[in-house]
Amino acid sequence: MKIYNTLGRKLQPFTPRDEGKVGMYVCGATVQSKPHLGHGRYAVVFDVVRRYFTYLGYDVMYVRNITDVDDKIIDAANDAGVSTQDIADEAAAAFAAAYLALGVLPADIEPRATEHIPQMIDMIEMLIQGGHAYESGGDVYFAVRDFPGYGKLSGRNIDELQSGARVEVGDVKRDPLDFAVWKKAKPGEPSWSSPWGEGRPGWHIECSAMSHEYLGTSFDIHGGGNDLIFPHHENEIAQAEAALDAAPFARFWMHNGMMTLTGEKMAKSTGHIIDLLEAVEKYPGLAVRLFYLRTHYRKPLDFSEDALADATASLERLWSFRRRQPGPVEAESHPETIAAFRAAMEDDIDVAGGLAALFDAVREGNRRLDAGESAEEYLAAYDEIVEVFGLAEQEKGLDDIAGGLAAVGARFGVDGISNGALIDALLARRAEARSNKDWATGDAIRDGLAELGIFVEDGADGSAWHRR
RNA sequence: GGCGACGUGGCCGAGUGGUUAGGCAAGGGUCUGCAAAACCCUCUACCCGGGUUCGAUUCCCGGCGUCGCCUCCA
Repeated sequence: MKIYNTLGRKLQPFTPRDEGKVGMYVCGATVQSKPHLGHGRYAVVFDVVRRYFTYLGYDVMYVRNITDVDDKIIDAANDAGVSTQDIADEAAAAFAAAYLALGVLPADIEPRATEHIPQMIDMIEMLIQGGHAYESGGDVYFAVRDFPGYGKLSGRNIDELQSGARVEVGDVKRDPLDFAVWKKAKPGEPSWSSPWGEGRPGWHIECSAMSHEYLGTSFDIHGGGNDLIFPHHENEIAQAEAALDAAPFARFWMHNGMMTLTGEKMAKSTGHIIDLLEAVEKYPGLAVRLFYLRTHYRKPLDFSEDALADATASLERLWSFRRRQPGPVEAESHPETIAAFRAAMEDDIDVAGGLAALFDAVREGNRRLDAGESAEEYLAAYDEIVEVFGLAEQEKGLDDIAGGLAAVGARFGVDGISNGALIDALLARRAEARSNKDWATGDAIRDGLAELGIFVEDGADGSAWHRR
């Protein structure tokens, strides 16, 4: 399996640190506000990476953090007159709902920054002891120039950065490039006790400390959006490698491309965004997932309503194939399909190529079913691939439309039963009408169900329904 | 200014030195009471200019264009 490693900027064969195991750390959200469409992308992209490693038989430890203390969370809390914890909890709940809708599996561990302050303080103390950081008026700064490898991830050199660095007011820093690993508390801010007084951690230290806590030194894969390469990931590396005196901090760095909107990057700071929860309300969550997955993870992805509608239709094509023969299949997966799927995935997670293999199998499977032949091995391949992509159709349940169903049932003289049994009875009623060429009644039943999102399709051996 | 990515058919979007990606949409057909789904057929592209090559969309050079990072950001 080849993965494009940002560290070194080239495709590299993936090998795990420990035989049979993969440790992954992905930078999750700063929970300051609701998620937008861009946040869904990293979640889905790395969910598929994780699923694929699991599929290959690795024992995967997947860690995705939550940043629940930072300047903007504090600002939001002050504006709303609530605690930072309230802001963080509310936003974290919105992210969790979005992940669920997108079919993103829960992380093995979802550490919060505020619950790992001691680990961060430990790391900062190691930095100070090693001469890599210094205290200055209650703040602690990392001394960038004293760390030789600085810039190796982002491809920058210190002198170029120097010329572009913002001029700092005052002289708390020894060097303009130095960045805070600990910030002295200001009045009204959440703070923790430390050897340097009350304060809070800098942004980057949490990921260095938490990834080390759960995955150890030189873990396998560190992921995140490519906008985090500099300075966040560069600083994570510097801190962790300096503190622990061990390199590399992470062995493979994977970065997903940004979502754009009318060609411009989607970012909450500019308000140039599409609300993620609104998107998964308007379209099936897994259609949004497929929309992300069609484009290679490192490329930019432009949002459009058309693209989402396109993905929705495309997903329907997949699902309608699987509905033709529901239930488990016994056969081995079609070998060529799996080979094509794997070849694509081994090439830096080429999901688009894997999808092509899937759609080829769907076409052939459909063709065989039309011809009255067995499509078992194609159905098996479908299940195998769809599991990795996380696109399997979920049972929706009928409880939320039970009232509507009962009303339709009453209209056609069916009562005393509900939900699935009611639909079956209605379809029996409809079959009876159709056998008498009473098309009006038949169509009325179909239309009544359609209004509730229950779509009826007539086949050679009876009618089937599904909820959309 | 520095670093980096990208420019493919109506749209989205893979990939490759010579042989059909795939999806959506569109048109024609089969099936069908209608509808839906499915299958078959059609639509054959690779920003521009040089170069290398028997042959380049695919490699090299130059140009044009778009975007990202360089400040918080997935």
